[in-house]
Amino acid sequence: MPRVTPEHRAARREQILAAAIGCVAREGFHKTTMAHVIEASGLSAGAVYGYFDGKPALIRAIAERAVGSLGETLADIADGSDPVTVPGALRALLERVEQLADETGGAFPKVAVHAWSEATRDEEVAAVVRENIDRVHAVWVRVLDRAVADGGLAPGHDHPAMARALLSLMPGFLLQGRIFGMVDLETYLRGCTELLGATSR
Amino acid sequence: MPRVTPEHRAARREQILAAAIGCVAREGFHKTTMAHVIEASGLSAGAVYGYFDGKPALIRAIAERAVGSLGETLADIADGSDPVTVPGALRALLERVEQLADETGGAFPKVAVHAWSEATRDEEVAAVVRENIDRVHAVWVRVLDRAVADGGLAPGHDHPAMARALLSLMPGFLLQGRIFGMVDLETYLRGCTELLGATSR
Amino acid sequence: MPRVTPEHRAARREQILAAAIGCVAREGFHKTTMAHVIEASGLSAGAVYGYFDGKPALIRAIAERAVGSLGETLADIADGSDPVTVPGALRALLERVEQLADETGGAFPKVAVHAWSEATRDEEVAAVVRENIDRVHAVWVRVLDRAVADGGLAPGHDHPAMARALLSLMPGFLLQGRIFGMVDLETYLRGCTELLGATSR
Amino acid sequence: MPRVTPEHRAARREQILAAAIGCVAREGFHKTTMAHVIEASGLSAGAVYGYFDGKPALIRAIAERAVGSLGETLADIADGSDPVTVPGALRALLERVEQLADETGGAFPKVAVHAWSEATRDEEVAAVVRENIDRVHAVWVRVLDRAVADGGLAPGHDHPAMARALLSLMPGFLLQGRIFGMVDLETYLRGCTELLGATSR
DNA sequence: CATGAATGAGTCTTCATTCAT
DNA sequence: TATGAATGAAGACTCATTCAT
Repeated sequence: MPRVTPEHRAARREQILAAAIGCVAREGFHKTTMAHVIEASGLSAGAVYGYFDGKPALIRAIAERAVGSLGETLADIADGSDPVTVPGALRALLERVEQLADETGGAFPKVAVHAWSEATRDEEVAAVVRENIDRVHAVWVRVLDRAVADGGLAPGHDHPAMARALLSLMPGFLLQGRIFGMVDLETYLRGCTELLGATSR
Repeated sequence: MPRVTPEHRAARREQILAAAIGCVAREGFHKTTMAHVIEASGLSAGAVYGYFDGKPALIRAIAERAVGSLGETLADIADGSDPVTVPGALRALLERVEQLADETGGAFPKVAVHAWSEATRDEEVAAVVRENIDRVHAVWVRVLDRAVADGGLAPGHDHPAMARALLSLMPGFLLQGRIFGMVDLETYLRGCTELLGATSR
Repeated sequence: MPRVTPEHRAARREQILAAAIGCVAREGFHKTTMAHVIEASGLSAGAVYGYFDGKPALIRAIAERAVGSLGETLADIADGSDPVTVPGALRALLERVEQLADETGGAFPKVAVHAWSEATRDEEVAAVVRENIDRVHAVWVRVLDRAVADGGLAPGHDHPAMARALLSLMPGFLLQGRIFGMVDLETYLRGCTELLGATSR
Repeated sequence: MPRVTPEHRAARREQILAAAIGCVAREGFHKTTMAHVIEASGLSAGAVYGYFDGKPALIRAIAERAVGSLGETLADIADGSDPVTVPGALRALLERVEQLADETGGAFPKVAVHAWSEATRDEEVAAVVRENIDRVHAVWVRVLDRAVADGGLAPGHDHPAMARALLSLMPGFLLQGRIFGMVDLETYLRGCTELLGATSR
């Protein structure tokens, strides 16, 4: 006989997760203490441990949230009915990045970078990040396939390899654009688009 | 009259730094303890603190080493006498990345990612990373200028913006190629080159 | 809804403080380690740090306790209804010193001396000691005023200056009587009384 | 065949001692590190250890110096040919205290207090302090004897007990006058003199 | 004798986690 | 379930002392 509804549990988890994401954005995974999270969540130590098995579990949940938020947007483009172009898909993806960053008060890009870093030492985090990259890679391949079908791209290319290069444009924007504030979205998109169109030996 | 030469001091610093880089590659900055570094360096606690003011100072030295190792290669290309092409410069840069990764037993890419992560919370590390990005960006702009002069690239583009996109290709390769082992250098370079040559609207 | 009452908190603080005073009496402020205090208090490191912010805070609390225990007795004499004499007031004060020393197993005089010593380097401890001296000085002035009013002392003296000399008799007894065991209370009081009564040019 | 003269050795010891006294005045015995002393002395670690057996030995030498500087002045008065009065002797003693304090840049009173504090835990320091107190006490007794002989003091008093009270006036002045700056020499002397002359029941 | 780099036990403090209430 | 006081192992850093040069 559960005294609390599943909705209540989910809301509590969300409350803790949101607080923890804020902390991690500020201090990184390993400089964020459980005491910080407990304080920020407004709950008690016991409560937090009632919803997450411990700090590693919390880290994994945060990492999952941070890197698992992107695939859908690109998938919508790749599978939508409008003609597909690479610059168009890139714009949609990076606008989503901007939106996520703004919605989380700037936390999302920082937590994503922390997740990459943590992936080098925690195999479970690595699996989460890897899975997300694979998903986005697959969608980029579909975007390229559609672009050929829609006539915006010449056929005969190695789409999986090209998708790797395209995939790089997102972390590159996260770092240069959102972490270091060196470039804004429109300039970055213009640079990407001009680069794609340039004939370069 | 010092009994130890400045060379000896430098060698000791290097010994500590190398040990610390190995530790950080394995565990990240904040899961690496000073005890780990001390153990790995083969020196005593006091000795390590004689060469570095404390953990933050050590972290900054590691970050500097990790991100400060790239600009020269690209600069050599941009300023050399051979005709400059974007794919050629990219190959040179990424081959240098591979070489650094191999020379450090795979530590370099991981430490670089940790440095990006740390840059979000330590302003001094941020300055180091930012400076390095700026330097590489400037070189990419020179590469693009030279490519136009050498006839390999149409004029009239926004080179600084394009350089931002080109800059993204390196961290993207670090993550997908060296951290996650999803793509090898040749495939990645082919993907990049095909993407650059493709006319894409 | 706190599970522990404020009384419980106060009792714990007292427990730690008492243990720490014992340690400091034996070893002084800076040869007393937090580990000593933790061991003597019977609590854990974390618990002690939950009640005191750190070693400096503990030192200040100890100093406050050690030097803040004297003023009341003398004030009672100065403001009581019985005729006031200087020797009487002095006896009351030094008997209180003896009582405090005995109650604390000899700790009080030693901790007081450590507090004077610490006052030369910690401005907060200095403030505590200074405040206590000022309080006792003020009471001595009142004692002298009352002694004149009660006819036991000739008028026309510089009471604040005399109070400085009277104030010296307490630390002098602490050192000679309680720290070094060179003189007992009755002998010391007799010496003081004879000195006061002597006409001395 | 000593390569250095005894004078050279003595000068070196003095150099170290003076540096150490400055350090101890600032930080107390146990917050003064050997590194501080080494730095302040301008010598090397090895040199300092060549002249003092270790920190405890240095502490004892400092304590000895700090508390062993007073007896002579008072002895000169007690044994001189001028008529002896208690206020006169007290003035001579406290003027000597002032002079020592000034000569040492204010270090002497602070180091003296640190020595009392240290005497509660180091039996060797205690012996040094005790011996000095005994010496000064003996001189005060002689002063009182002479004062009676010279007609300035009524006979029949318990001179050893009175000497205890008189002895207290010096540490009291050190604390109130020199450590806490609450009273100047002339005011303090006036207070002492008025107190001695007052008929007090 | 003098030097000062090196040592390593010891110090203060933190923090993930538990459990009595 | 919820609380938050308590735990104690582990962390960063210090410092008295030594000894090869």
